[in-house]
Amino acid sequence: MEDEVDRLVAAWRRERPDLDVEPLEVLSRVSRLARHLDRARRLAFSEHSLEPWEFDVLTALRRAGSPYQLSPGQLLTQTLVTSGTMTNRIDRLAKKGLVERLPDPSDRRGVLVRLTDEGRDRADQSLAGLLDQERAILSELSSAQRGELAALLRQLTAPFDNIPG
Amino acid sequence: MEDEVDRLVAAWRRERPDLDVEPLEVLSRVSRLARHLDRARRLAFSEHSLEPWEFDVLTALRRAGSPYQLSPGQLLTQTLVTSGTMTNRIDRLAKKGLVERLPDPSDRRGVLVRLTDEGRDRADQSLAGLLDQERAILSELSSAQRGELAALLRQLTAPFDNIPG
DNA sequence: ATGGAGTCTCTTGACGTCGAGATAGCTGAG
DNA sequence: CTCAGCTATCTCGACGTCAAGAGACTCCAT
Repeated sequence: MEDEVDRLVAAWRRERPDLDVEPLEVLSRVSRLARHLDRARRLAFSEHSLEPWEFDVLTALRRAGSPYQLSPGQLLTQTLVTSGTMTNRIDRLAKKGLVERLPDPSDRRGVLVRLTDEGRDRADQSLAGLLDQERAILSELSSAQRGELAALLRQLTAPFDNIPG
Repeated sequence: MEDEVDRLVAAWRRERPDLDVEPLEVLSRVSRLARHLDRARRLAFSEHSLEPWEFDVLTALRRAGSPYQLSPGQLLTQTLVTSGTMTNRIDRLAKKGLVERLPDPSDRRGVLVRLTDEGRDRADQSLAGLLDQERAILSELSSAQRGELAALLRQLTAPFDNIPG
């Protein structure tokens, strides 16, 4: 089945036959798919009245395991936003009672963000919903194909995630 | 090589062994990679003093071929933004002299957005730069692997691009 | 000890996006 | 021919993000 990127690549080959646009076959699909996923997630989370950005922060803390706390800096590398954005997110989540800020006992510059009980429940509930939705999207592929796809993507993300980025 | 998603999945398996988190192996990588690509593109375009959103609009028009014009509605489906956003983008690009708005002769509700000569040059210049950058990122993969990856991604994007979405 | 480089978090202002609704024009069934 | 419903674009206010930089603290070489 054809997708929008097939049309886009065909258009470039017509307009700029001098250029090699093969990279777009992969990377434009990644960007567009991410955009579609954002929209789908926004819908899925709205049932739990959660925004995607709230989900990202709450689940990062949830994954950390008891006592469910991380520094803002650790949250940055997991969520790929800037520090100003994270300060703002923590402020808003704290105002809603889903996280709380504690002083870091071992570094007086630092802060620890801890999930409240309610925050933890919200994270657990919405994760299950998200996984259902994602399974539906991935049902286009066989189990083997999903494995291949994950492995290929890992090769592209690893350099970003390991070299500082 | 391990990436951040490997760590994320391992953490979930430890914290929520009852859940099947396999979908994250694919879709979290897609979202994170898209985010890394955004940052990389922002950097690449800053050499041409272009923002990614400007690139998206200008190249959509460039691809359309002479006379390089599309309706705002056609630009929406290519760029995956809302109509309010597109109006705003066109305003700003028009103010910079990179596009101009013309009345649609066949529908008085409608408008056509046309690339100016300068807009066309900027699109052509920045596309070449982007392709170089993307080729570097994709050099992690063999040509055959890039082909596989593109095909697998197409299977996931096609439903979004064809069923209205 | 101490000074300077480095690190961590927060502040600020500009910017871009979204969602909902308004407006104007098209279209087809009756 | 007409009017109800549809489509295309724009308006507007709320919101979230970013980049740059400030302030507080730590760490290491001297």
